[in-house]
Amino acid sequence: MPGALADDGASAYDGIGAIDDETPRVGRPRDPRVDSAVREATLRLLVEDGYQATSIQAIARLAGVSAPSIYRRWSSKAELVEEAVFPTGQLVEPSLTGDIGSDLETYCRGIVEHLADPAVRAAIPGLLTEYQTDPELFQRLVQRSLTPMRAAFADFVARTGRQPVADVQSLFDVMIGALFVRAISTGAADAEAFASQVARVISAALIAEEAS
Amino acid sequence: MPGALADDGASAYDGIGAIDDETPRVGRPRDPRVDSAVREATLRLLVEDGYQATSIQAIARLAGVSAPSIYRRWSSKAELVEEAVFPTGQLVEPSLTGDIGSDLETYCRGIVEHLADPAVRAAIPGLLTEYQTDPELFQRLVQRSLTPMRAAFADFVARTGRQPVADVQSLFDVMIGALFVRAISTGAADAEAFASQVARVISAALIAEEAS
Amino acid sequence: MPGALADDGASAYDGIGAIDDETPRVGRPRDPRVDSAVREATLRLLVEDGYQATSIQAIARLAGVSAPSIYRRWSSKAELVEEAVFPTGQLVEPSLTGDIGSDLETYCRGIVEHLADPAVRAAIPGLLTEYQTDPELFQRLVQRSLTPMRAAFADFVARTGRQPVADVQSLFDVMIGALFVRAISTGAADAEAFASQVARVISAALIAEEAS
Amino acid sequence: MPGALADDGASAYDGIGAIDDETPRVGRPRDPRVDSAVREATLRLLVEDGYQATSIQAIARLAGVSAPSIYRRWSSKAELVEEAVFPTGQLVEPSLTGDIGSDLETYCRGIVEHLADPAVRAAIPGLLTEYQTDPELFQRLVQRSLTPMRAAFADFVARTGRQPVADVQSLFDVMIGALFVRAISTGAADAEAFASQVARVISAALIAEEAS
DNA sequence: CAATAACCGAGACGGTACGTCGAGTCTTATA
DNA sequence: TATAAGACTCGACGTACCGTCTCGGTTATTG
Repeated sequence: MPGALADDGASAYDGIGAIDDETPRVGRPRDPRVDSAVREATLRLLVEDGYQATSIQAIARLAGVSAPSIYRRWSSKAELVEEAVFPTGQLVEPSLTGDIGSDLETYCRGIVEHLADPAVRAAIPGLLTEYQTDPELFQRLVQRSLTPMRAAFADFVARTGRQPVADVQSLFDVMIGALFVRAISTGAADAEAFASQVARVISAALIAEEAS
Repeated sequence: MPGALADDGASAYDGIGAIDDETPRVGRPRDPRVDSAVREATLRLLVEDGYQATSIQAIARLAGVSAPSIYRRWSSKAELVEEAVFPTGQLVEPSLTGDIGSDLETYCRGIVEHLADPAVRAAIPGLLTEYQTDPELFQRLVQRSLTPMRAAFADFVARTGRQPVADVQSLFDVMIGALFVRAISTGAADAEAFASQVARVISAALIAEEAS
Repeated sequence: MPGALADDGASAYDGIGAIDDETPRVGRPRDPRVDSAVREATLRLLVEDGYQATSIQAIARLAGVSAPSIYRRWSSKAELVEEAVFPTGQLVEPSLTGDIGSDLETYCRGIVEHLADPAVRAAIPGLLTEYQTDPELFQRLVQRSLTPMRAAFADFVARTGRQPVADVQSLFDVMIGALFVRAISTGAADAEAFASQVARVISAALIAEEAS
Repeated sequence: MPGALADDGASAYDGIGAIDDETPRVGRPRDPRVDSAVREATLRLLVEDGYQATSIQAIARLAGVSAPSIYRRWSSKAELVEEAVFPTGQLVEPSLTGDIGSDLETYCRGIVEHLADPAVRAAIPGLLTEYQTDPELFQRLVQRSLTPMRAAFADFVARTGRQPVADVQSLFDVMIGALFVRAISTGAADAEAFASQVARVISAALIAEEAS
């Protein structure tokens, strides 16, 4: 049944029997090229000019699309950027293959690699700023991205049979926070080395079960 | 006597002991009430309306001050916010009083408390966004705030006589990153509890020196 | 028949008799109420507050219109004022009905009446000032207003069969200059009396052809 | 003693040996270099940049002087420009030397020469614009410059013994208006030729007295 | 096969913020 | 005690983006 949840989540988007994802069936259908052109323009502007300069009008200009066509699809810049930067289910999961230390290192590298992506780096502070106005947006993103990661990490720790010196949620927060800040501030430079350092710290916080 | 006059004029500018803090000594002096009113208005707007809505014009309106008076003092919103939020030398330092664990806990609490301040929380994502346009600003802040903290932490670790499982700089980054993200995302709620969890993780990364 | 549609579409743009007044046929059309409100506000402010105080922002306020809406239509205050004050082809022409003296008097009265209009009076010095920066604007107005008047006057003189004591162009300049300065400086007060005095002077400069 | 004050006031303007025209005798004396520097800067800016761009601040900058130093001496830009451009008593007077036609030509040339001076040309429309706000200024200038000219012209006409076809005041207005507009609009180019044309027109308006 | 309805681009709309500049006034140190 | 310098408030400048709207015109699906 644990898989059921994932299935449900999927079905919401493209599952069998999904009748109506709120798009109308009559009238001229939306041009899918508009969607992709906008997404591409958004990513490019984010990387090249930063979040602030990535205005809706600038995106429209670069994408060769009208502003209303964008507003028809996304209700705000935050929503558009979020969707462009975190498409869906880009889940990084830890896998227990043998040595806990190297497993964690692989895991941390995966996370930092994703966060250090130039578009992601550029988008995050901007999104955080927007969340001040619309906290709901933030909750949605957390729900969508962070919650499943959190569960997967907890599962990983449980399967190691180790005893964490802090509660698992906080340990996850430490790891994510460290990687997040590093990715945002320094980017991809030396990210791998830092990821392995973080992995060591997290490792050290997982004490081997007593023999007894 | 006529020469004396000229000498006086010169000595006013570069005489021995002249403080010369780049402020002009002639003309109407700046009204210090303007400075403080602007700073207060900035903090209030940051907390109430967020970084985006904290426009220079809105600050001017709230402070009862003209926009040019603000631009005369600060070259940009980023600079003004930075100065309002990180006044100067608000250094949190770790002290080795006895138990390393509780020392670290105190330290982490101090950091998270500062970062969880509503104005700081509101300012940081906005400043990070601006740094995309003007990276120099970021370096200045890091230099001013983070570098001394980093040194103090390294010193603290050295004095504990413990051996960190990761290099000290990375350990600092892990700690700061964890506290930073928590403060930004969740604020002051349960911050103390989280700080002690972080302290435990950092503690665990400091291995007691071999007896040998 | 399917091709016909496309042809129709094309003919709508460049068919025979297409008016093609350079206005775009796509996009939301301009609200004509904005144009007229701006023009009215401009005239009113010119009369009440003078040219200097007639700022674009003041016009926008009074017209209940945004400043960008004005800049969308007119590139500068000078252009807007010029259009508001000299709408188009308000030509005053002399007519040879019988007595040259009374014809000239009627003509001069017409000119001074137009120039003494409060809005015109208020606008002219302002426009002249702007022309120092942008001489092209001045040439355009001259071309538009003065050149046809000049031609009509020359024609009038020719038809009288009289011999002017000075060349016709200079005579026109004398007449216009006199009326212009009077209208600007004194306004409509006693303008009619002055017009007839000017007519006498111009009359006296037209010598009856020798009998021979 | 009571009369002393009033006497001082009067002597300031027209008393014999008037030492001191209302400037205070105590305190730091005004630097006369400021006056001349400001006047020169004003004329230069008028010619180079036009009336609009000749702001008090620009004059202060160019003259190497502070804005308050200017306001201390002149109450407004109009007053400063007026004084700089029409220093005092630059009276052009007609003289009856023999042939009325050539006398008038000399007279007209003198007037147009003065008005066509680049600084005068640049100043006049600006001053006229300011007069909309402050009509009093205009009257003062008229009183100071035009009234004596008007009287001198009337005297000239009287001495010719000719009978003008229009009243003398209007004739003066025609002449001045014609020369004024020409000087403002065209400047010095061909001014002499135009002056002689005007002289002819005015001549023609002066009919030789009947022999009877 | 016609009617319908949502789409498309273009561009105008009212608002608002931007950062700069000029107008005059006020305050301080200096002469 | 008046001057010179510079900060002061106020408001205009012209531009950009916001999110919405009104167009003319297109393209699918429905009746």
